[in-house]
Amino acid sequence: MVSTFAPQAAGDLNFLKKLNRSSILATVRRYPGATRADIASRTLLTKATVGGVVQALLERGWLREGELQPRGGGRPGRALYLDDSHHVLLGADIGVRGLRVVACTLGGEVLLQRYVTEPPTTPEATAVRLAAMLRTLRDDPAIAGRHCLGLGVTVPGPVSPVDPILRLAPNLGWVDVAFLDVLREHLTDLDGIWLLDNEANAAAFGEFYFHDGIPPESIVYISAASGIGSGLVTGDNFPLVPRGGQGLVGEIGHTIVQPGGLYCHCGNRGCAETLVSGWAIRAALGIADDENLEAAIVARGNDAEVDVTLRRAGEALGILMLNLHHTLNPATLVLGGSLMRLGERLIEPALSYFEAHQNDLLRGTQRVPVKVIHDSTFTAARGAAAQVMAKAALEA
Amino acid sequence: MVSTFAPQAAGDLNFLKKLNRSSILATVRRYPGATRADIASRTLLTKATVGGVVQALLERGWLREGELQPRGGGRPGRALYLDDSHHVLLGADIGVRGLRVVACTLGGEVLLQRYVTEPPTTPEATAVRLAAMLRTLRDDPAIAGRHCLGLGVTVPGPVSPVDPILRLAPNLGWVDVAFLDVLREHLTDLDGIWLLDNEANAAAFGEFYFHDGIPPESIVYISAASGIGSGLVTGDNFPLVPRGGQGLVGEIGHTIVQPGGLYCHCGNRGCAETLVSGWAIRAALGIADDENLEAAIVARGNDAEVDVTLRRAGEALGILMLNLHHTLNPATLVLGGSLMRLGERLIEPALSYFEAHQNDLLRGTQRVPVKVIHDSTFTAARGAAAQVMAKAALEA
DNA sequence: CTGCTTTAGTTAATAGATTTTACTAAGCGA
DNA sequence: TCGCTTAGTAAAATCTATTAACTAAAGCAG
Repeated sequence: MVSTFAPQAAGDLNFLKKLNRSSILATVRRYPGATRADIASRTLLTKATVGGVVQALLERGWLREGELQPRGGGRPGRALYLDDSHHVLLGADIGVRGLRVVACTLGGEVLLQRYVTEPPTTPEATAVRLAAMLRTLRDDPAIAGRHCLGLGVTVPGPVSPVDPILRLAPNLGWVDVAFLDVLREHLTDLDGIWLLDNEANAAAFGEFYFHDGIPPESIVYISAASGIGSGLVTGDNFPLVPRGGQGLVGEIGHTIVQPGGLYCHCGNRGCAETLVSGWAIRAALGIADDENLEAAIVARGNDAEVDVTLRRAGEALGILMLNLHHTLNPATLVLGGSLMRLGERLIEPALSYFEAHQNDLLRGTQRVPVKVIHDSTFTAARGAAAQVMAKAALEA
Repeated sequence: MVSTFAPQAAGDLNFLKKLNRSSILATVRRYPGATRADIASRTLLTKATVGGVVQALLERGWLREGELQPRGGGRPGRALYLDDSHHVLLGADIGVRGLRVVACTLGGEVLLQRYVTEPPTTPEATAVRLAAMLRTLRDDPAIAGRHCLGLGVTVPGPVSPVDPILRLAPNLGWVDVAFLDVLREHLTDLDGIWLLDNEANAAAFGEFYFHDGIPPESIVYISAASGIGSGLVTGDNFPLVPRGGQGLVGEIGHTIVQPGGLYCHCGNRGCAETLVSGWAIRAALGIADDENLEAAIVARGNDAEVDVTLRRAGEALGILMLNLHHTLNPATLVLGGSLMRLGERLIEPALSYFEAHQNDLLRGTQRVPVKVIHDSTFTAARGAAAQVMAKAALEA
């Protein structure tokens, strides 16, 4: 399990301070308007410690004070909020069908967003295009005076757990690309933290980190688009993203769901992606790569062939959800990715399959809630921004 | 991801000390004979800090000094080893076909072991039997003078991530059993740490914790016995065992591998357990529950039906391995459980299926090593003992 | 209005852990 | 024997959190 921190030394006093700072920030993020006393009781730190850290965070523009919060009887406490006015986080998402960038606040509010449709090209050309988009964003008057904490970039494929290198993105045609290095050549004047991660990991991180209220014990985000992948996040006040030995955690598109089934581009047979993925649905329905999938399907109306294809894909998605339930057992499942735009004909079979089977193992237990993000255009990019913030919180 | 520690407060100085103590112990465990200077350079702590902690561990009987280690030129350092003479760790494994207990040293060496075959019975009766076995063990002259650090118990089913409660063990017929409470009534005079965990989790923990040399980034242990489950462990010098929202992490026996396949006792169809598990093989070959599976199969010789059944089961196991590779992506896979005793007719198809398909996603990457434990009778019990040690290291 | 009680937050002193610095110990080679 | 190098220890310094004492602010009773 690769943690987001783990710099060099683990046991120095500085590490302790980082931990407590992250913990205090997490509390304010989850309970906006919390007072110093609230934080102290939640984190189990003393009033004095909390007071000191909060003071420092106020001075650095990470927190701001709000109104007085009357508490029964005694002196009211001062509400604390994340300061959404001094900093900005940048996130970028390199998708198979386009590029997306966002600028957001410490609270996860998206200030600016931009999306261009573009077929896959070389890392070089993509970097040029992305650099231009990011410059436009950063120079926008809406975020002009803000201090940029850094940039997170997501890609549709596994990233090495040790270096920021994209190992493979079949739908992009990229292999072993150190994309941040390429990008930096075209974006020399953007400093702060630079991160590269898999798209589903980043999305999962964002859903967890910017969760309203107390987040669940763990979240799995399933990204169903041209390919299919998932990301897992857990951790109390410091979210961890397991990546595994080679960065393949969550590459569920290539789990075998139908032994002896159709051939997958990975060479195996019966991978989940042969049943639920943009390319599988296109192949089944004869929709060309340069056509818009959603539009093409809408155009076909209530065609029975479409119905069957989407229902089958949905059921395969339900199987994937069930298998994740029995392998990673997240406390919450989130469904996202462009396929969600295909609507209920795909989603309903997935949900009902999962609903019908999830509880057969532990009868009577609480159900696993499923959240569907119907438009997840900027989810991954925002998640990448969240990762930047988590990392910056340790350093600042 | 539930960590093994996480007591109440996270950010006090005491926590730091625990972390460093664990880190230093982990270094000695991995590099027997390391000197204080070696430890300092590996843990990035200073000589002074290491010296102090080592001193304390020597006094408490956790470490012992060995011979001088000449280092090029300068003064030789003093070798350090885990002290195997003062403490003892107890581990117990409640299996579907019997009870196993072990007593082992801080280094993971098994001092005593005991195994009784016994069909499933009630928690109460099992506790009585197990308590007697543990008392026999503890009173054995071989470990008489030692201080017992505690007891770890494993069970064949998911354990709640928050309380030491066995949620469900279908092959035992147990539901929601707080087994430690039951056991304590019959074993009142054994103090120290008491732990309850799933059998595969404990086995995985043990393989990781007592690993010779530097352990891999992560380990998944697949336990193939009456049922089939898996355990995952990761973490640098402090191993973490993810359990998920409900303790179902690694319940891979109920992942769907063959949609529309045979009915499983869990109510779903095509679960992995319908293909690779003691009960599935018995059902396919008509072997009764009270017969010894291995003996019955040996008795049938080279029967073609047996061959086909074992080959099919092996291939399903290979699929499970591949799916775990693409979901948890462990750096090492360990195969254990009583089914391993059925030999190559089962194991070979699994390994070759996995070998043939694992690298199709990231071509040219290092392969994932697979370790087969042919006799894993005491693996889980020893793993439970390892968990006791890890916990005790934080407290002592 | 005053005084009492309660809760919030700050400040100074204390305790505990690591690091820094200086020093001693011990081996090797010229 | 001297010089060099590495190992380990001891005392002082530094940093962090806690403890304890105190101030601040509100509600309530009289």
